[in-house]
Amino acid sequence: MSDGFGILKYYKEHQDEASTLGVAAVLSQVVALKVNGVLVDLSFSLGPADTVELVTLSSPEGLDVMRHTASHVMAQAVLRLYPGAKLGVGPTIENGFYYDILLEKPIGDEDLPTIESEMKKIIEEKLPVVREEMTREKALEWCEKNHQPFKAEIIRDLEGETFSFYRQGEFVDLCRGPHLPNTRFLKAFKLLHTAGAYWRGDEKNPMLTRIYGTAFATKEDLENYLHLLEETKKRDHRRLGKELGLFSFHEEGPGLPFWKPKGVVLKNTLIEFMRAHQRRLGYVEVETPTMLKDDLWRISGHMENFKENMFFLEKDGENYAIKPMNCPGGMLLYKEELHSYRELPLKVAEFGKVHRYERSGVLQGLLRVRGFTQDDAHIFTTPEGLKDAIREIIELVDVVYRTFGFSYSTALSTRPEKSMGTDEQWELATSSLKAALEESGIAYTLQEGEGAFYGPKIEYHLKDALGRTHQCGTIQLDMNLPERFDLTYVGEDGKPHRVIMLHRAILGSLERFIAILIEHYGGKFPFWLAPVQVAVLPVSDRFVEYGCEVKRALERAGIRVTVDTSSEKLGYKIRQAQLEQVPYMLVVGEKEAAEKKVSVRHREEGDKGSVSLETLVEELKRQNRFPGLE
RNA sequence: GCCAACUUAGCUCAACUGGUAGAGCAACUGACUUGUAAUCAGUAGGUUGUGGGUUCAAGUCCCACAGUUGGCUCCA
Repeated sequence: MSDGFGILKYYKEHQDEASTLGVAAVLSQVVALKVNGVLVDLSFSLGPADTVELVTLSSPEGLDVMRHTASHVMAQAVLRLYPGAKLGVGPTIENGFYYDILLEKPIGDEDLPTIESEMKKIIEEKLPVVREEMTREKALEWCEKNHQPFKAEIIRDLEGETFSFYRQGEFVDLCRGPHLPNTRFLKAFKLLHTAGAYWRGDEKNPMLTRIYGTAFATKEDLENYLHLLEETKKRDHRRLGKELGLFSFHEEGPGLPFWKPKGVVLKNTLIEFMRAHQRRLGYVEVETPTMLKDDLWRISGHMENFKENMFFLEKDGENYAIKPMNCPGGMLLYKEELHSYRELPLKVAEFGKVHRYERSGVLQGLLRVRGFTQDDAHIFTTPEGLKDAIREIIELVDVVYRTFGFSYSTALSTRPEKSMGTDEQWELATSSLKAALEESGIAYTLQEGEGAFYGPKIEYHLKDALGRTHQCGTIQLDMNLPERFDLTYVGEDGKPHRVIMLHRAILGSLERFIAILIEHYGGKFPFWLAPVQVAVLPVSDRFVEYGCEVKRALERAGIRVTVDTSSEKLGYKIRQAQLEQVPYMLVVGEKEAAEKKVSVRHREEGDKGSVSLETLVEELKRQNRFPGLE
């Protein structure tokens, strides 16, 4: 290295490690360089004026370099095992890497161990990874000679006249790099699963086999990651939904969930929670029909733009469509009567059940279904009232998400190239959304040109306890439907004006939101939301009667409670209630019955001693109130 | 829809290269009357997702259908 600066800087940052581990140990962690801010191989030749940073395995960039090399090693192993394989692309992704490969004979997950052991051999061989450059002509020649048509396609689509290739042993791959110095640097990796993937994501193209894998700097990191995957699996809402008796699916209704009594409690409690918040803000609530004649969907534009996702039926020669959205029905209601500017903003909520055809392959538990309930609302406002109307929604979303302990990020999407409406309309719409966000003190990212053709929108991405993000809430300004349905209000001047309409959903799809909640809480719902809040556990048959008395007292206070009347021992009853994640267990026996008391056990805090029934009822009533309403 | 895999008792899963389906939990019955995460014993439960085929013989092999799972633009 011609420049000592980077090394100095590195040592300054890693002084402690260097003294305890020794110089070699620290240097051996270096896998790449960053020269003038650009990531390059260790073999990069430096100039005198270059600023150099060392990239180690412990940095995100270093890990990325390693995963990239891992994908090459995997491709090499596949080529050794299955000669004639054609390589697609092999990028790194958030938690690992993949490679898309066209194989003469398809392989499955059971072939992964074979590939893994071949990869281990390649690592043992300690093959140096060498960068080579080729001209366009040479590169295409190489593709031809090595029967790599996909690589040739990539080169043809790329700009520039020289292309870098990386060689390790007999394996060469077109790649931007950088890579590990040699294959031995790859320490902890695992192949996870295979899947089909269209070449360049286009279903008109051939289907390649995608092999997913991951790699980490140390064995421990890899173990931790695999452990996290296990944990995630345990929290899977499909598994917990079955175990906790919340919902089910049947062959007869793909993508159409059946809600069981406990699941209905969850769903209804969420709806009541939203209602309570909306009522405070002066919302009204409506219900529009599940199916309406297709004339309506022609006016709304859905027949033009959403037909592929709709279900239809025919009766008496009339065509009906099952609603995929609630808005067109809401438009008819608005149009029924004249509206004065004095009654705006008009906030109309609908917990509407909608159905959308989703391709069979994309259905996924409650996360992707064909029938779901939205916490929808349409807000009709004057231009003057727009900003405040938006701000009110932003604040409501904040309260709702914080109730569940979700952190979230927001994005504002602005006018796309293809759009309707005038410049003035878009200007008012976009600046109102911006101003509302800023006044609320909410940070947001700008997605230029990502808005809908009919208006700009705010999207919410919430982050769950496992660090995954989900898109749920959205606030959309719609200039299209008021136009199509000719929605107006009577202004101060006595003349009709075009009304401004906002769509807004906070939970989005209740089904999806519940799936997220189940995984977020791992089935341990907060008290106010738990399907069963209290389990009364008589110590023996003799105290069942008193147990039932306790149950009735709690029921009268609006608490969801069960009594375990089985003739099992107390330990067994506790276990059952714990497995069901019931927040409170009330043990009742001789002492309790005599003194009108209960012994309280909390699902996480354990035995909390005994209190009088009266005190407990008051306490639980307090805990049962909807959060965020004070 | 496409690629791959899976579908066995209510649930979770067994059954070697084809030889006639088994366990735990749950349910039911009985005994025990229980004090903070599983009391004991017994009983019952299956046209192996559906339909077809190969075979002396199919849970196992082949085909079709259904459902489920992992994926299907994070561009060398």
